[in-house]
Amino acid sequence: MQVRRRRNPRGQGQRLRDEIIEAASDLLAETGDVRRLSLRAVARRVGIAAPSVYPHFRDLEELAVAVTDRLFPELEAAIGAAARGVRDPVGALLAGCRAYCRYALEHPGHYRVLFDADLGRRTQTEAGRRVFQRLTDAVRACLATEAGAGAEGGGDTAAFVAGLVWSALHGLVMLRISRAGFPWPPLDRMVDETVRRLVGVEAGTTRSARRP
Amino acid sequence: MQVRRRRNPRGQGQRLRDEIIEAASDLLAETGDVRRLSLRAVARRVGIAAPSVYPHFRDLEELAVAVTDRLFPELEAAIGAAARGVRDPVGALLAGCRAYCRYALEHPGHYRVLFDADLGRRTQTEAGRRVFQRLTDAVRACLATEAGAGAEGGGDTAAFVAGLVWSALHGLVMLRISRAGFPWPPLDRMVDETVRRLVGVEAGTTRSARRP
DNA sequence: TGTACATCAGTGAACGCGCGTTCACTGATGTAC
DNA sequence: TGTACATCAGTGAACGCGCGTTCACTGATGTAC
Repeated sequence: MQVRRRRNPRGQGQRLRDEIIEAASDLLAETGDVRRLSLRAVARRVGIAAPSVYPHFRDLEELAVAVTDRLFPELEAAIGAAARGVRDPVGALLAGCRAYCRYALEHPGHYRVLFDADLGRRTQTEAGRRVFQRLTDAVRACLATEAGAGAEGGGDTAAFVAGLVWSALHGLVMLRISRAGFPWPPLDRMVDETVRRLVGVEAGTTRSARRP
Repeated sequence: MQVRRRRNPRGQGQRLRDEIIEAASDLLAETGDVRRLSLRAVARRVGIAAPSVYPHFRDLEELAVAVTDRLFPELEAAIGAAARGVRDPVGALLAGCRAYCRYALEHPGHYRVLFDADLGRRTQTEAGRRVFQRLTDAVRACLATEAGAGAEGGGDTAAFVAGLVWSALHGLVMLRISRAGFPWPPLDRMVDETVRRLVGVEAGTTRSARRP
């Protein structure tokens, strides 16, 4: 029994659309599961009648896509912001990886939605590719400067190593999300060690030199 | 409209119990999601009326636990069988890790169920701990023999590295499950490289020496 | 300036569906006498 | 050997619930004249 909502003025139907996306996003953050998103629950949270969703979204899937279309850019932005000021390649890579994991653990529901098996082949593949490309570039920069250690060089080595890194980070956060009770070591320590070992750069050379 | 099933003889109610677990297991293998398991769907698959489940399981959760209680030992067995004949520590570790990942990708639904966030704090924690302990031991054996490379030694280093390895393997398989369309390199190659780099053992020293 | 009307955001009742759970029951199997 | 009866595996109808979707509607806002 909601108080009847104040109608939006003409031509402002967009506002309700945004409110619906926001509500669906909140619900997905709580459940982390697109398949448990319900149109009626969304409507309830917005404070509207269930059929009022239809003028804005043809069905639940379209709504879910609208939500997830906002999520990947969010993740991208979080990574970008963390790595932006860092000049040394290893520091930049580590900063980006830490930011990736921090985002995932601060928004576990959204992160799980992003990597939902059923949504895998949707628009996100595009944004996902972009994130992967950036990671590959960051890895390549490390392999180029620190030519020693385990870096063999070569054309697609960076892409291969980036695949290892992404997989490992994904597991790091997913396992922490599903096994929250386990006595995990500090996140950043696990991230740093994982990335350093996988990429083959020594510890101590980093020091995260930020611009003035 | 099933043909009415032939009743089990007296004292053989256990048989139906097993059939129910089997059906639930199949359904979970398909969806990979405990929350989408439905009592009526299970009953339908077994070919019984929905209420016939109650004498055997108090509710869906008890049934789900009965299923997952069988899964972790399966995974354990797969790992054990793969590593059993291998004498050299690195070969044993790699064989176990490969088996772990192979099991996950051959039973993606079951694997996802095992690591379901909501079931995390149930009986599986026990079996999970056992698997983790074995992994830690395998890692320790590698660090002990191959004292060179990146192995710093120390008391809980093995547990820490084992945590890195498990996380990385988990991500490796989860990402492959949810991004099946991505052009992944061969699984074993990614597993080997990930484990070798995380543990700090060189490639080429392995050769997987099996017993005669 | 006033009024009739079109537009458009949103409603409320109703539908059929699958679900978990309850209840009284059925009917084959085994056992006591 | 025969019969009455207890046991027990499983049934079928019914319930209330939340769901997605449909339909005809309401009523405020803006516009044409």
